[in-house]
Amino acid sequence: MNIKIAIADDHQLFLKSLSLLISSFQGLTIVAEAVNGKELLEKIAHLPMPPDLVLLDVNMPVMDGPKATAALQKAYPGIKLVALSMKDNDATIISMLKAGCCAYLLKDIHPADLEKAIREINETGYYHNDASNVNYRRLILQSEQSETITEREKEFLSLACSDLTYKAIAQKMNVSERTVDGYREILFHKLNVQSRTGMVLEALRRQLVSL
Amino acid sequence: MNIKIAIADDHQLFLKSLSLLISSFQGLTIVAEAVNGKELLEKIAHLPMPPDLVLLDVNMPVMDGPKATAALQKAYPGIKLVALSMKDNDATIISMLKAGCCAYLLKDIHPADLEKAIREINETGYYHNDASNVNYRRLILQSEQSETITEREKEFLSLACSDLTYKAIAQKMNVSERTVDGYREILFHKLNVQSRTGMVLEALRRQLVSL
DNA sequence: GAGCATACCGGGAAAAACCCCGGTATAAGC
DNA sequence: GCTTATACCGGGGTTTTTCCCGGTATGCTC
Repeated sequence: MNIKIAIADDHQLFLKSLSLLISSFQGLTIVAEAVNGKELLEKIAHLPMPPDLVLLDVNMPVMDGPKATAALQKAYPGIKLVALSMKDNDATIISMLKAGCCAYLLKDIHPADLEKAIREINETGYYHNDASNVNYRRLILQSEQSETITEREKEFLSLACSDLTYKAIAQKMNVSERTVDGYREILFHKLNVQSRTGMVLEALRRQLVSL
Repeated sequence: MNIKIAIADDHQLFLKSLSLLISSFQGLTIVAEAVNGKELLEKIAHLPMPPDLVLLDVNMPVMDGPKATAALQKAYPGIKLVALSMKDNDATIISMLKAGCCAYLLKDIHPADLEKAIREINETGYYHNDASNVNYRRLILQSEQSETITEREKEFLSLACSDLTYKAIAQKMNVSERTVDGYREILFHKLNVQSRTGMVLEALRRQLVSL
């Protein structure tokens, strides 16, 4: 019985290449390819049978990794979800694991290890790369005590990562200057910084925004 | 006559996948794979014949894209060098083109386009993706007139990428506040920004500082 | 020694950022 | 009905940043 696999990655070249690579492994079949979460959900919906396992990139346009993970988890609880990312920073890993991924693989994994990981996840439901295993508990703990950032705050954060003044940001967000002042205050506290520059840098480090 | 291709990319999974994909194209052969520039140079040196074309990732450890490009350009002037990156920001593209690349491809290129691009570059020595073509001249112009940044300015820039006030930076650099004000002024002009936040972001984009 | 680049410095003023005080309205959950 | 959370707002203040004016000293090149 072949293991049915779906892949989502916004880089077409990587998507097609990886698809070819996985197809070359005995007993692994690619049943869907997508360049974002939305397309993935649509393609899976049109399949006669859902895949056994989904490889998901974290950073995608339209519907990113965590959102796609959550949607898939809800629609097809049986599918094993595997995050596949270049980034090994804590925040990214946490967001995917919290959303319901059962494993987190890095893109610099060796093809042979990927094959091994896919088979292991398909059978047991989880995979432990020796190195990452150790840190999982710490990550979960950290995520529980870490502050949450609301949508509106994220919006402010994106706008703050620019040459715009708070006044201009207030106009763009259609709120008073006092209100963005409030966002600033609360984010300074949540990110543990004391200047806009520090806030921008911390937001970049936590990948709440990108360059 | 097969086109001999070498690839360098620090993500093993991508490297092997892409290698497989390219090998599947008629008349294209992979003669070397490497996870960084240094390894690539070593592997090429051991080949009976150098490759016709090299696909180079921009961001790699040990020896990055621009450095590898320059080294290859010097050692094997006949090889066509092609940058392959996820980033489409000006600074990255400029650094690769200046180092001697004849084309810059993005990783979200479609496999069929990649094949077309490889064949075209191998024959003509260049490739013009319609979209990017338009901007090349602007980029070259921009790079030629781009300002140089002195050591002291770089030092200031690093310190400015923090929660420190200019006053604190002045103390750390052992100069008066007025002096750091001067650095700020000149860097605002050189980076074409009008706030400290903008300066920090631009410095990160140009990789003058890192997170 | 003239011209130029680099590094450095003083003072003043306007704008932006930062930091408090206070408040309302709405929706979700017990 | 009460708490909790989110989104929003007004007015006051200080500090920092930003943007001007001006200047000196050193070293390098032609």
